[in-house]
Amino acid sequence: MVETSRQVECHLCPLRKRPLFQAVTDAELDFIAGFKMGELHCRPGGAIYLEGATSPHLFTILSGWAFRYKSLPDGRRQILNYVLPGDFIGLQATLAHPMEHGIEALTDVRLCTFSRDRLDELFRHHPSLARSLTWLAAREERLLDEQLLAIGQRKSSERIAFLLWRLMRRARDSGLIGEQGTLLLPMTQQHLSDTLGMSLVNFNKTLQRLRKTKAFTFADRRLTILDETAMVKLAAAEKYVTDKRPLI
Amino acid sequence: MVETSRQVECHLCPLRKRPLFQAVTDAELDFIAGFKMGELHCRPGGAIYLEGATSPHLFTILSGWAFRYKSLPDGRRQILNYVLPGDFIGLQATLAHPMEHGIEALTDVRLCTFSRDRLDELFRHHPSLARSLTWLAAREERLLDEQLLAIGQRKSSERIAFLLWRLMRRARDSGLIGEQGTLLLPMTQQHLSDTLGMSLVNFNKTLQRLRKTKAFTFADRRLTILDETAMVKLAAAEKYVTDKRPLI
DNA sequence: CGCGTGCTTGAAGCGGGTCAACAACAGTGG
DNA sequence: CCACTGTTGTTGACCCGCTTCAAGCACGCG
Repeated sequence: MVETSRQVECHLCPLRKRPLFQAVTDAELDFIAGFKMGELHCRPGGAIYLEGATSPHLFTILSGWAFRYKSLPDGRRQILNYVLPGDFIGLQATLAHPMEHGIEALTDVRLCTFSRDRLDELFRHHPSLARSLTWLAAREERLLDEQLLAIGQRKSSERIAFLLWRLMRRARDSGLIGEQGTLLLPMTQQHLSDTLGMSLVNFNKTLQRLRKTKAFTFADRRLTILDETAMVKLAAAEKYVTDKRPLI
Repeated sequence: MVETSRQVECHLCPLRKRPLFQAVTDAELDFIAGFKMGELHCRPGGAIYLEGATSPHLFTILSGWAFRYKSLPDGRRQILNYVLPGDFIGLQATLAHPMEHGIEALTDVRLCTFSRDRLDELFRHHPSLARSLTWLAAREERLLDEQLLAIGQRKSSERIAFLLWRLMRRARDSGLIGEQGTLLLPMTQQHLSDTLGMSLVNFNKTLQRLRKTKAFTFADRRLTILDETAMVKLAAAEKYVTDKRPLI
């Protein structure tokens, strides 16, 4: 990870313009701008957090993709969730305790860094931001609940359809989708199968079967949803609405 | 669920005496006492939250066991986590949105109720409690991370050993263990297998095999860990430490 | 006594895991 | 320029683990 000079002024933050994010007051924005220490840059494959290590930083993803993971002593790895621009990470660890999960970059990732020490100040002087932090933690919890339901109860074809659908939704909400409604996914099938708790081989074979439904196309890492209703059905899921969320 | 008259005065809360929980200042305790609206009582099998419904309340479990779950449109159910005394629930939903998961009582459960409306006040005037709320949300996230790793990567015998071990740890930390180190688990094998994403039959058969290791005994819902080191090994896990946590 | 619930065990079949081989492609270095 | 190598995707073959179906047992309760 490389420290870079301060680049994006919070008041001009391109993320904040997106309709996905809630408006903040000027005072809050001023505080955030002061809270921000600088930026980091991380190359694909680089570690943003190391499992079991401590880090004095909190981050907001400015751009790029990463994933949270956790592994067993013998090396088996579970990808817990993907991290997209606007996501806030690092809340889980207090300074005393090491991270219980790792975060690894999938693409070039730019991160806003914040000091854990100044978190106190945020809670004391900016209750609405504190509330936003709690909101973000609760949101991550929701995502994990869903993932748990998927892995525990869905069969493999449903899991794959569910994952691709959710990735598309999140990416679209974050404004990452190109003109044709096509999403370029930065992860390999190995990543995806580690996310769903299934073997790479089974992932690929089940994917082939799913392709025949024509509900989506997914080749060369380019995902397009052709029929969202069919996709939701394949995933044994229900439609849901995206609501605005805080950005810190 | 039955509304009962105010019974436990927060200043005399029996939970708070437990070494598991962090100390609070008098001012904080006063606020909590005012924040508390009353108590509810829930019989075994009763719904504390209904999946997809809204509720104006937040709760802290005073006594008893419950579980969080989420289900698929066709009825398959995943138990996400168990809820023990001292756990704070309900943060996930804002008033606008329905609960995405349900919570059901396993035993008689006594709950302290709080009004969601007054959450603002908590964030504005008691930053340390706000911080505690965030801490609790992050803790739930950690538990879910672990559960996800277990279901996604562990094989069935490891999953069972892991679940029994973790339940014992949590119950011991909460002071629920009798003299002999024996824990009376209120859930059926069906619940346990729904937690681990495996069939009841496979759960039972794998359990039989595990019993032969003599690392624990588990009959009549009474669980005793005989050899914790062996248990941790069976679970493909690593020892970990329990730290003090906030109680609201 | 009869019924319901939860635990246990056997038998059968399939889903998914592991092993293995190959194709397509990008990057490297001689 | 091209052989060499590593990564990613794809497919076939085999077999074990898990799910499903089914039946029996123990227990508590009306």
